[in-house]
Amino acid sequence: MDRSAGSPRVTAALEALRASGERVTPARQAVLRVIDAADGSDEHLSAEQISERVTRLEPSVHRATVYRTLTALTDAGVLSHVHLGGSATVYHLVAHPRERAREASPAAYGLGDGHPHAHGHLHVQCSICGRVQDAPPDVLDEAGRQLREALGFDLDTTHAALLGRCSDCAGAAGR
Amino acid sequence: MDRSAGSPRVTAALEALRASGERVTPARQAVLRVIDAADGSDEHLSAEQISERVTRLEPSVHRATVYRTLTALTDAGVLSHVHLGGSATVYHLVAHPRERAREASPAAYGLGDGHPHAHGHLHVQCSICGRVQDAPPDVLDEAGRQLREALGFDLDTTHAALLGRCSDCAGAAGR
DNA sequence: CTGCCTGCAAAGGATTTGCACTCAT
DNA sequence: ATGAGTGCAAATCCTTTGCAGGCAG
Repeated sequence: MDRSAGSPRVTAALEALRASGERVTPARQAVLRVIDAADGSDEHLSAEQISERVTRLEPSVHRATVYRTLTALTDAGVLSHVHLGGSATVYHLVAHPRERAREASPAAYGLGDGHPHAHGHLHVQCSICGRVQDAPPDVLDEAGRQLREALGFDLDTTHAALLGRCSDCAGAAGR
Repeated sequence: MDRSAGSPRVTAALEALRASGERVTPARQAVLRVIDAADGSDEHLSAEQISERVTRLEPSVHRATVYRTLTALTDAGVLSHVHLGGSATVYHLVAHPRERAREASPAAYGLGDGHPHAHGHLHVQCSICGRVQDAPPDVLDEAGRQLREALGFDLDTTHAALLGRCSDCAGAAGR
């Protein structure tokens, strides 16, 4: 009805969703709308925050649906999530919806996410103020190289945020 | 009574604890014992797992006490924890008990932990099997440098684990 | 002794799930 | 119409907290 909202990314995501065989519902549209808006303003929302905003946008959508939707959209490869150290998991649109999710490897440990090599961007989080910022994707290149050599470990640079202190907090509180 | 258990690290930790003005109780000893044993076998235990083993070792110790103990021991600088992406937080003994905790900066965001520059070791976690391994501490040196230059971000390399796939899983399941 | 630490139980917050119903296709 | 998706509520999981009693120092 109102695909006027204006974000080409949301539209693309909806198409990708439909292509994945998933249905396009108001709840899903609202979730995508909210995440897209946050992406635009460089915010990184947790499931709870998304649920909150979705409710504001579409009061009938239940919290549980948001959780289920986030999972569904992630499985469909439309969304991607990043684990923040110590706090929640945040979601954002995948840059190239074209990148379909692989058959989710069940991952015995419960950490599975079907995005072996998601090429999203890198995140760093301030442990003082909690702010999450994006970082140049090549920052971990060297680390990845070393880990591969030393341990044969294949580093996934986009799936977890690095912790530290942002410029503001490091300057202020930090010593 | 039985400090015979045999781990010099536990003994050292207990001393450091006492030096911190904290009391040495059976519950705390059991917690330290459990963590030390895990450290020895390169395991990384979550609060829940620790609680489980402590109960096995000292049935009277309550789960809540373990949580409180972990917090107390961390504040005392005897323990250190690492946030694993997506799953729990794991604890281990601090290498140099000498390194006392700073006055815990309350950290508005709830991520605070009073260990600005803990110089523990680096952890990497396999997102497939969940295994956590230690990595050379200098792996993130370059990344830290770049982040500081690019964003003025002060990277804390020891507080969160890096995600990826361990050699076993990368070779097997991985592509 | 005295107050820190503990056990117990109940509260909390976040995420999941069973079930019947609705709506996108 | 038909079953994927949804709303609701209850169930889990993990962690924290209030309180009264117990033990370390």
